[in-house]
Amino acid sequence: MTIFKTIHAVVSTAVDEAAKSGALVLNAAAPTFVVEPPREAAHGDLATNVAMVLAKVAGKPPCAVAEILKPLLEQNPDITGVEIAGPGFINLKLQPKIWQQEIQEILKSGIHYGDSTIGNRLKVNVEYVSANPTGPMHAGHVRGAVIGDTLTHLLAKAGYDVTREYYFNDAGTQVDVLARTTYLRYREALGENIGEIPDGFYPGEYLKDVGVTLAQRDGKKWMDKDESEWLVPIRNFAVDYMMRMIRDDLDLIGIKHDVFTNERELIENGTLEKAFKILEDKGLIYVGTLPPPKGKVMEDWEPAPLTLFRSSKFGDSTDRPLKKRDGNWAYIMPDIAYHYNKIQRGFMLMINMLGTDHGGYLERMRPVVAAFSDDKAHLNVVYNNIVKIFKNGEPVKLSKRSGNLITLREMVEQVGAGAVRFFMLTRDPKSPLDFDFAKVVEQTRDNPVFYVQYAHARCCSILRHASEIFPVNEITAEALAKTDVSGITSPDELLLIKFMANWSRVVEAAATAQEPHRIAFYLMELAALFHGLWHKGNDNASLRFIVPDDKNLTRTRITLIKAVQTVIQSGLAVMGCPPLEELRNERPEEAA
RNA sequence: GUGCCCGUAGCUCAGUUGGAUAGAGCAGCUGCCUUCUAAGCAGCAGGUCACAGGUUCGAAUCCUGUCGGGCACGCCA
Repeated sequence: MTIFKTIHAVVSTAVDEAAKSGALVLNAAAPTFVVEPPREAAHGDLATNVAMVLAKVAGKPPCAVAEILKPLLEQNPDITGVEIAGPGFINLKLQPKIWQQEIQEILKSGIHYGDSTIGNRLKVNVEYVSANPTGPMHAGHVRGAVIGDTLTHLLAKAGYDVTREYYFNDAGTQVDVLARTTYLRYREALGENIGEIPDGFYPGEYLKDVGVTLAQRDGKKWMDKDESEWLVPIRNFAVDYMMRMIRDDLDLIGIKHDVFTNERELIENGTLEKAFKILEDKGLIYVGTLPPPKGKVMEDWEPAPLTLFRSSKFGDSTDRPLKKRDGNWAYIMPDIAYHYNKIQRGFMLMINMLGTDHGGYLERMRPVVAAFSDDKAHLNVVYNNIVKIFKNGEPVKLSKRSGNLITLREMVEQVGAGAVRFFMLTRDPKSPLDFDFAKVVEQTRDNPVFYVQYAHARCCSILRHASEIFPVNEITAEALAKTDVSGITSPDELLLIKFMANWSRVVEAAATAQEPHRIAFYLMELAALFHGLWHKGNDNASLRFIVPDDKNLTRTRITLIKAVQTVIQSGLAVMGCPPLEELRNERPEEAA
């Protein structure tokens, strides 16, 4: 139970009492109200808009409603002040004790501090990365991968039952191209001069290894065979190889999917046919002719009767063809089957991470989910904008053709996995992001990765110093959780606690909005508050956390530091960034 | 032409789902600081929240329209 929920219940009870006594006459159910920290610390500890939202149903102006509630709230021993302000806010001041107790709560919960149950164990599937198995992970994949993975941790922390999923297409022409290129590299590995990689093949160097590995396994077995003989086995070999490579790459930044689903399986085990049949049975399939797309000149447009899915019934702008003119499945059919498969597995919420260049996906797929689940399951797409790579302040042009790819491996090797992950979360997903190799490792205030990690390292440092004063068993989280912290009374310290008490609210809001970047911003703010407090001790030694001639005070303040360290760790855990205990070693040597 | 997203300080961006006087960092100006871990701290200045209407106690946030930018829009995979 968070402080906010406790006080919300108190306010709610006050409303009930006022209604029971006749002081407040409600002509309808009371609308929901909030108890939250006010924007201005000067307004008190907590603020509620209850009087304003009640004004209409009570038939009184907000301030009058507030006046009625005020004496009732004042009876609560935890509340030391009630003020009516502005358009009808009720500002509350609480006993410092309430905030001090929060420190103990943090230490007891450890990294689980901030966990929430709003997810109600709802089964949610988050599909992310889902790159097709034709090459290594590169810069273009990383942002969506990190956002998706962080979202899974966030949802889990908020009480959802999360499955991490990866879907790949292994039945289209892309994997055939992969197979043919592999075959070329295989011949190369056996000593043949293959010259330039021709058009229509993948040029990347990384496929050389696949060819070599295949040659090692199979020798000259395929050299004089016809494509019809080698295509399938080599394709399988190459797809497996690529998927292993991708998984190794993802492992570098701590991403592990629970489930891998592939297109070919959905086709071969009949899921696709079954999905179509179900839509047919629901009367959602018909043969018809679509009008030509509007606003775009289509020279070769010829109207023709096609097998259509009545998706317009579910909010789509048009019905969609499921079969091509030649009778083959249209390209969306495997995706439809895939979503049918997810619903079969019981997911009530499905979230797909996609690049912003997949614009119309949600509009096409939502009707599918609605149709299969009778509108019970929901699909959402989190779109992420592009990443622009900078080196030495210069933008790096990326092109697959020229082989100028920045790989995930390269990024991790240069700046570290934690930094890559953190930096990818420093923008709203919808905004473009500049990833500057120099900036990510810069040790300055305006590098958020450094700033937050430094706050953590500083906490560690202080605790190390404390271990010289206290026996180790006295400064464990368990021991400190029992410390008397009534000595924490300065406004700055209380402000820090109040901010930490928000952690659970941030988790809930970020999970609900499916916006993991909010975690990064929260940590940046927490770090700023903490650094600010540290610097006060710079000017005034009595404000330092370690006060050598006052053990009790030191113990009290160490407890606060332990709490800060814990909340930072809790946040970094959601982001998948390992907390650093020391930054010293990473500091570049200054030139003499 | 249609749909989605974006437009907030000179620059890069937040903005707790409709709350009180719109916030950070950088750059600029003014002072400090040489350390419980150093790579800084405090303050000042900076705004028609693209524009115009509307909704209500209250709008950067919701609705309509306009302007500007990005992306997506066939049976292509």
